[in-house]
Amino acid sequence: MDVVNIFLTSELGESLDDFIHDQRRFTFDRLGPEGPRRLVEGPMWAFIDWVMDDLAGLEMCRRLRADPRTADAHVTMVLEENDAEDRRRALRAGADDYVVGPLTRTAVLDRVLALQSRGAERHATSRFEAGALCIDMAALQARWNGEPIMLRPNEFRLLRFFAENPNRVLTREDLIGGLGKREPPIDERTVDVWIGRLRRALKGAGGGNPLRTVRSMGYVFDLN
Amino acid sequence: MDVVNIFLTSELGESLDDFIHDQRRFTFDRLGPEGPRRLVEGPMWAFIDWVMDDLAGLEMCRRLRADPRTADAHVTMVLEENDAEDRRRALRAGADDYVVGPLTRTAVLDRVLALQSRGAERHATSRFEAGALCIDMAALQARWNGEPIMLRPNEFRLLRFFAENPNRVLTREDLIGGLGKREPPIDERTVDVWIGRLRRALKGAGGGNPLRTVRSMGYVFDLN
DNA sequence: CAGGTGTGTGACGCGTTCGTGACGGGATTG
DNA sequence: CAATCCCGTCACGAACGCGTCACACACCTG
Repeated sequence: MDVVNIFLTSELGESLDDFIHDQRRFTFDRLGPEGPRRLVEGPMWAFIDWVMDDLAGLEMCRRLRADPRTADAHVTMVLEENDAEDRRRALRAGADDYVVGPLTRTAVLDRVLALQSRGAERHATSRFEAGALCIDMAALQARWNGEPIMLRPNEFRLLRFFAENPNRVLTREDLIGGLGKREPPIDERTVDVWIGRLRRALKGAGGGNPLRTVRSMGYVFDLN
Repeated sequence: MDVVNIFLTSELGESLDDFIHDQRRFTFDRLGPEGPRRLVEGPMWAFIDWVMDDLAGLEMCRRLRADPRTADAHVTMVLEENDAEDRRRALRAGADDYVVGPLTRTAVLDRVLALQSRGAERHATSRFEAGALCIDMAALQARWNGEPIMLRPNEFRLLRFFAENPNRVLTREDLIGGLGKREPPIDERTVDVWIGRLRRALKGAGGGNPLRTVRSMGYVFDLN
């Protein structure tokens, strides 16, 4: 398992020393005004306090997004209350997710593990690039050499999941799970149709065919 | 002559006490994180520092614009240098004008008096451009290739909100909130009608259709 | 080559979502 | 106070997305 970087802003960081330091799996650091720095290679998860009547939380979120070293972090805003306006502003500032706080240390860990297992369903301003392919999470649009690719929602989710797990055989079960379709149970053969439709959409936009079939196993998103 | 409210952010406000307090003509106040408040009735002029590597100035500008009590203020961004990108971002955040600082106190007064004497030219530089589309905040008018687009107030607000948040999916909830219609609760389907009316207005003016539907998600203002 | 397994894809149908004309009430204007 | 404008809601038809099926084809094995 990858080592995971978890960053916390001041209030959550107060109890930072209470966290269980399992060095094989987690590193912890405070998010301070001096800006973020990633301790080790690996996914980065940031929890940022929403501070009432002070936009420091939003500001911190924007800075994470603006810094290329941390732009890919998964940012969770910790809101004080479940206010629609606050949620909106948090997501607009580039947060991937929000949760109503305060969070205990176990809640933070639980959340990271849950997000990890889900493959971190992100829906904010992050942008993923892989060669000629560019996936804009905010606009929910993919581009090939800058040319927009018309994708239906399911095709976009599929492509995104592939892009998040490149060079790795994904079984039909993986794909069904990765797209969050457990109920009602989906026929595995349906995945074949998803693939076909995605391939057609990519070809129609002049894109190549990065999706390779691995017979009796699944599919691979070939990068490089 | 009306009494004039002048607001300054921290750096300029440092020397606030040195300003000549002519109570018949001016009131002064700092723009603080607690948000703006208008001291007396009358035109309001705000000078907001652009802070390098920190978007607090833009955020302040957006808050002024978002608050109905101060949405009509004349906002001047005080830039550190004459950078095109900064100018663009300032105007996009809702600024009416910009000037390269730092400003002395007499410069601020001179500028207010000058702007006042020009009267109608308020908001002169308040325009947002996106390709062929040009939105004039002051005249509440949008143009396509210079050709005026007849928009009703609600349509203009909608277009403006889209232009402020290009290339990202805006949910119907976002749009309702962005247009400040919280009470009474608006049926989300109403947004569809807004979109339809705005699209028709844009097409009628020869404009393209920059509004893309993202099924089951919302709408995107596609820029480029 | 025959038999078996696995994959690609056109077609179909159902449920969801969207676009829009129509209507009515409230605000605005003259 | 009448005329006009603006806008929120409704309802209906159209468009769309997607899961499934069926069949053709590809690949492997002996």
